Amino acid sequence: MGGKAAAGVLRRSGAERPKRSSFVIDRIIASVMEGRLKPGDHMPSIEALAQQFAVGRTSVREALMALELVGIVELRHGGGTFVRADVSGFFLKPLSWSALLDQSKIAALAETRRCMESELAAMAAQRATSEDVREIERQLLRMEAVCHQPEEYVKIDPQFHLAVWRAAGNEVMLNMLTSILDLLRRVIAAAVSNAPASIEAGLLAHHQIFEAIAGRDPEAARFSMRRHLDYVGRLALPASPPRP
Amino acid sequence: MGGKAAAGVLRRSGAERPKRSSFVIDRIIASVMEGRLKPGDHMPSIEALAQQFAVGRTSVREALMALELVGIVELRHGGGTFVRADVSGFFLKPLSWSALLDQSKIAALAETRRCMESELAAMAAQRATSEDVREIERQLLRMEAVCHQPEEYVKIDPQFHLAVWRAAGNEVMLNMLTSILDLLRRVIAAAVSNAPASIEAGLLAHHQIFEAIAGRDPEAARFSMRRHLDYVGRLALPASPPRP
DNA sequence: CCGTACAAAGTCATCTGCTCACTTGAACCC
DNA sequence: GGGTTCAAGTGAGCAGATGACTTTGTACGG
Repeated sequence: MGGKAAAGVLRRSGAERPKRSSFVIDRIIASVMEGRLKPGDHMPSIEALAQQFAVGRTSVREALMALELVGIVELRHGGGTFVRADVSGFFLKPLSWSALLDQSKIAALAETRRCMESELAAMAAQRATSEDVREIERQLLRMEAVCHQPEEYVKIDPQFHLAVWRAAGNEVMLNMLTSILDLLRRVIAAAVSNAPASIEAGLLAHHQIFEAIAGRDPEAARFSMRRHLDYVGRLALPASPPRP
Repeated sequence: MGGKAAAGVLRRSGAERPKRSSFVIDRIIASVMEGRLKPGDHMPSIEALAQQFAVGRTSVREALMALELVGIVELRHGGGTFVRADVSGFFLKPLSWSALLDQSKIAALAETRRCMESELAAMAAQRATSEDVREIERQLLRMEAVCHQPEEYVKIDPQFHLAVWRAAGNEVMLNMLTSILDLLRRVIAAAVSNAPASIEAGLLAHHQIFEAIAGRDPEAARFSMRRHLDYVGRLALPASPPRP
């Protein structure tokens, strides 16, 4: 019984089994809420936190990794731990894991994108600043410039959409869509390579979307975005049975 | 194709630095995908996995905890590790850290919910099975039954929406919304307690939503759902400046 | 005086051995 | 047989050591 570890100091007879890391998570979140830790801050080292909370490094590490998974903190190898408070980025990795587990989710992901993005287009039409509109137009011009180079086009297309999302001014949806788009990238490339001619159609569609946003017409923006995505979706996924 | 892992742990020349736990996560997910591990299975002990993957227990443990957080596996203290029967969708373990959300992020989340849910209502109107419709109606009746008990009402209201989401048949959006709803729960409660009279209005709105879905009218479903959420949103968040 | 190269300190990443707490199942007693 | 007890198995957690990477401070050369 005489080990060196001080583990098990708390022995309660009753029902008490909240994991150590949960406790640490709560404390860290409390620190963020109370402003002791601000986004961007360099937080204390794992060692220091372990001492501060009177737990082992293991528990602190588990807590930090959980918080990193959800996007609240960032651990940099050798650099320290930083607060992100970027709750909008939660469940990005989980999403990609489960997508891996079930390829059939790709269709659902594409549909999710369609739903969110058409709404964002409408929101952008209402809220875009003139700066936002300029940025969207800039991407549109870039696309036109490379419309005969599929590889380049495929790179810039997402930039256009990204500009629209930003203009909508909802960071949560921006992050969700960004992660979804990451997962869909291969599908998008497939759509273009399946039908190179679709670039022209895409260009036209993007033009309509831009005009709608610049003209502050939410309904038109929603409609043209939805039609565009429906079109692209059909190209990439010939058959899409959303309900098994 | 076992790949029994060469012991070569030290690699200094290459730019090879993906985290050990990520590697383990990938391997475990692959095992599930290939059917070597089936839902409900009792997986090998941490020790055994560590040996199998030629990594330390630490890395295996981190991987398993991440997978548990996402709901892919379940760790039972003293009992072993199990593949969860329900790997169909990612889900964020109920997290108490939702408190971290500040007002502006709550607004963004609520807006996200509004966008997704109105689309889901339309999808539900198109795809709901008669079983789905019955379930929605059942929840509606339950709500009516408790419309004079705010505490009960607040519990059942989400059930109604959940039934609609399920009927829409998009698991990705279902899971996203479920996570968001967890974060928004307090807002919902606030809306009801701020304006108890809103229960009647809510009941009416839910009725309209149900009628639209049962009547296979996507546009009406979208519209009534959106109006309902706009209303609730205003109750909970008096002032909502979406663009800072 | 400024910028670069190098050294040192700080920190995360990971392995390892150990102890405690909990679960499970089988031996055991009534 | 039914309930109890006990031991093996396994996760939870701690602490020390080592490796790798980042940051920072300092000395050197221009």
